[in-house]
Amino acid sequence: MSAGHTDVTEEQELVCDTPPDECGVRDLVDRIGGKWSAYVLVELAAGMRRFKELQRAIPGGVSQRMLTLTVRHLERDGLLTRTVRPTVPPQVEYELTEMGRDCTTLIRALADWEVAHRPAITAHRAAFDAANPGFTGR
Amino acid sequence: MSAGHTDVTEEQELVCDTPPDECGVRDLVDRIGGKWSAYVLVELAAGMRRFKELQRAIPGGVSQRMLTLTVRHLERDGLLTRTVRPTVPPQVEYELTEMGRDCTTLIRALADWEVAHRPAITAHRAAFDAANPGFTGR
DNA sequence: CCGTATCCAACTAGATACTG
DNA sequence: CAGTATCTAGTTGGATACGG
Repeated sequence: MSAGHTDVTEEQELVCDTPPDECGVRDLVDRIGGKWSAYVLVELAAGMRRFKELQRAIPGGVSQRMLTLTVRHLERDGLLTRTVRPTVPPQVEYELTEMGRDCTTLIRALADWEVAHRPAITAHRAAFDAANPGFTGR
Repeated sequence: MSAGHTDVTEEQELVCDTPPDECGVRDLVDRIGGKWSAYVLVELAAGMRRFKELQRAIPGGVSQRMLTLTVRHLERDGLLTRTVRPTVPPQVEYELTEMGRDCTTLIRALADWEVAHRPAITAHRAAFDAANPGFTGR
């Protein structure tokens, strides 16, 4: 670089180019950044699911409590609907809303990106770890 | 599972429609799901930044520690480069890699989605809160 | 200026037990 | 089956102080 860009003066103004005070990033991460939210959305993208089905579909195994909190949170934000059917035993079905499907498409794009670039990322990590043997906070 | 819903047979197969064991969602969230990663990437999308510039650009104010951890993590994954210039006082510049720019585009799409739908989300929340006065875990 | 180290507060997540 | 409640462990994040 050096020679090329020379006097930096303003560069690109030091703001992220989505203008307003908030880029939406913070809220976005707060909303679907939970450990399970993305999984629930992606699973629900395949169709309506009952509570237990959701729980069993998520890799790693989510506890009842966390799944409850997650779906409630998503329901509150209008990303999915919760339908209680007065059968016995009780049955509760979760389904994405229009907005939820919309959002899930984007999440899926990110997930697909991750899968595609995983080899490259793994390689970078190995190189970094080799170059920084004593790096704490990995 | 007595009378009502009987044998469900297969429904939609109970798997998320990205076939493999992992949808990439978990790793993705682990990677850029941190409180600051997305912000750093978006800010860096506007161009090279020095440490202090990054810190001041991020709304809410990130501590030195967290910013250090975040950029190190992103550097390790190959999403940005860290260049130390032996000047005095020291100067360290961060810049997105090709892969980082790629990823940031998708994050930006999600952030833009959030901004566009924020009114709807807010409305849903208000309705939900009104309907569930005693909801703990908001 | 750019970090690292230490300590501490807050939040997140799991296990378990109990209710409708 | 589908939660709720409680308690606890682990992790994340912030403040501060200090070193290169």
